[in-house]
Amino acid sequence: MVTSEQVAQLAGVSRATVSRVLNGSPRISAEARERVHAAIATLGYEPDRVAQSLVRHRSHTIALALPNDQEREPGLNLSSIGKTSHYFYLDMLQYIEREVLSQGYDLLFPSRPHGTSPENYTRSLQMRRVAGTILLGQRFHPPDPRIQSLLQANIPTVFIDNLGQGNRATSVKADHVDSARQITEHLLSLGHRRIAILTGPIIDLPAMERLLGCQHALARAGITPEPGLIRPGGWNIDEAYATANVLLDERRDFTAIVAGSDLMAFGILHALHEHGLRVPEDISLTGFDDVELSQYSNPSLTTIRQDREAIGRGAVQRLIAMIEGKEEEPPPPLVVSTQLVVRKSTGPSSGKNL
Amino acid sequence: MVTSEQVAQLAGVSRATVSRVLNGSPRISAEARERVHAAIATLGYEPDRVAQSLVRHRSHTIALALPNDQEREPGLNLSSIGKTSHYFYLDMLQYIEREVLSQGYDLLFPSRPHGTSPENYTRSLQMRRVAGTILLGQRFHPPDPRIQSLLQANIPTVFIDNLGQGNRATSVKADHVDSARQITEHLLSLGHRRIAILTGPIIDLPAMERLLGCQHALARAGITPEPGLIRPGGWNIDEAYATANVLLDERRDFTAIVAGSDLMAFGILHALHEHGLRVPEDISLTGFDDVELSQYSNPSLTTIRQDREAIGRGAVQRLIAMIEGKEEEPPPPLVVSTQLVVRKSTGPSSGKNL
DNA sequence: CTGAAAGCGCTTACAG
DNA sequence: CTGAAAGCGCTTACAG
Repeated sequence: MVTSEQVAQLAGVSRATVSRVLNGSPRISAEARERVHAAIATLGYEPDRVAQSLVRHRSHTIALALPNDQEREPGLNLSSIGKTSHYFYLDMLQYIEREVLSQGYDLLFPSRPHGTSPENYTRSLQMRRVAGTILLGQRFHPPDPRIQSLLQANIPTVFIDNLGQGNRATSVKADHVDSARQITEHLLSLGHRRIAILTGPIIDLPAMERLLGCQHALARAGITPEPGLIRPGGWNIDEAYATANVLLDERRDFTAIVAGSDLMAFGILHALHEHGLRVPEDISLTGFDDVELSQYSNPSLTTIRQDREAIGRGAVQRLIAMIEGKEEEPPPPLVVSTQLVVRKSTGPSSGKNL
Repeated sequence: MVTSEQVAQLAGVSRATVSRVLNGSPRISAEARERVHAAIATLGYEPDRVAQSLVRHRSHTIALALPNDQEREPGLNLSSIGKTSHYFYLDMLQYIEREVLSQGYDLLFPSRPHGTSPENYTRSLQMRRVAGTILLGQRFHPPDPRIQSLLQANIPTVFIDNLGQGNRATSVKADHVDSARQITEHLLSLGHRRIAILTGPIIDLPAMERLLGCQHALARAGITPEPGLIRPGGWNIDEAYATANVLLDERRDFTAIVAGSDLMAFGILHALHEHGLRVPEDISLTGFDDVELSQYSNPSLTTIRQDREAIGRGAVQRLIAMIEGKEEEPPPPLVVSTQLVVRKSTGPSSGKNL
């Protein structure tokens, strides 16, 4: 392995000078700089990241934590994001990764040794010299003690799709409230008046905000939403399928369904097919997120496009600003606007019950 | 931060003894062991991973590299896995992560500084003291110079869905050949004789092996596959959609389509719908992989289930065996068997052209 | 502008 | 069985 010592020898300088050249110290003679760079090039030297982390007390590593079914597996990792409910976040992951790497940081999924006490969780991140943390997804509720511990330790943190506050914390998310307003007004403009709303778990921020947006839009149109048409459920496709079946067996006095996400919409679409209902002739259906698949369902899905790239990159940029910046205040939260995408799953209301 | 020095003081021993207790050295008195453990517990000590990595010349970190469209972005990262073509690998990622973490390792997506020369790529992994590497996906062809460099550096490596050889390398994949045999024989048993095959890029191992399996099964049934019915294309849903449109506009002398993956099947299904063809009444359609969505398409998809968990965990276990083991030989390649899942997208052949 | 020296927090021969 | 010392590869006051 090539070390800075060897570079120093070849360049005829000390290790300190090599280090200064590498770290862009201002007070270096042009000549020394050149010789060091030449030596680096001929030897193919790259600084040892581990040694750097040890002495700098900070690595160039950003940890990613993800929501998780705490009952079954109390970690913060990918385990639950692999489920259909989280395809959207997996899509976003690529933008996060790309931005992290392009800024010269590594992206880490940290393991959690020694049980899962909140202090242990934070300590394990500190022992990895993690520069900052991104918490992706909705399952981090304020009372989560691990998150509390993280915030108290002043590790720079960005929440995506959740509210996060702290001296070194901020958040990034889509404008879910407004997105729900858009999709509801689209249905209203098609003449729909009785609209069923199958939301995700209302404890999750995006589900709650979307429900709020729907209700705002309905209220503005002078419609009082009927409680029996609002059905909260899981984000998973199979849960949405089950909820839709229950609803359809119970009542049919509605002409449109607002699903809590695209994946939920796919499950609902399957239930509608099985009940012999045609979309959009008999009933209109909408999603949220605009996953790539939504333009290939049959019929293609009217939905809301979230700007994954703006959210993912914005989160990373804010995190690195906190890591490298000297400002006292964390950056303000970022709320990214959304866009209605009209496809073939919505049409004029027949005005009649199913 | 709590250091081993503080533990040593509280326990009334030296740092060396603390280290020996932690690393399970055999020659330690029971008394010292107890005192050290007590001190660790009261102080909440956890060893500094970075310092450990520096002195051990190896971290507890496993790097994950993914295929990538080399033309556009010559890295080995998530960027392309976020596309629909790779939902299957994203699903597998969770099992890889879970096994890595449960073994006490971290999972790393390493950044690639200083351009992308093969030597630089390997060097950057070495500078992170990476313990081993998992290469996930089909886009690593033997000539890839980065992979060559990696293998020469003797960094333990496991290839998933690709052939990898080396002193410290092995591979894990599903039995694609046999899976294609199963799905083809299923169609043959339904009376289909003229079967179109829309494969992924044949340069990718799974696509090639699946095509091979189809041809074997057809040959055994005495059917000579017609070249014009074999259409290689991209893994992406939109590419499969386009390929299907071209095929359907050109000819219709077939009664079934074998798609190269579930996602490709979704694109093809959309094209069939648009052409007014019913599945499975007019035409049968099959996929590969059994992504969760495939039971919710309309109709639900007959496909091949790959055991993501066996593949993901098997890869990690083999990698760690190479990292920690003293054997000279790398573990033999693992080929995981697959299972036919019959749903509603396949039915008896009408025997007639479309 | 530059070098010698101390130090980051561990582990591991070496002695005893 | 255990401690003192050296060393992993870097960075950074400190002096000059």
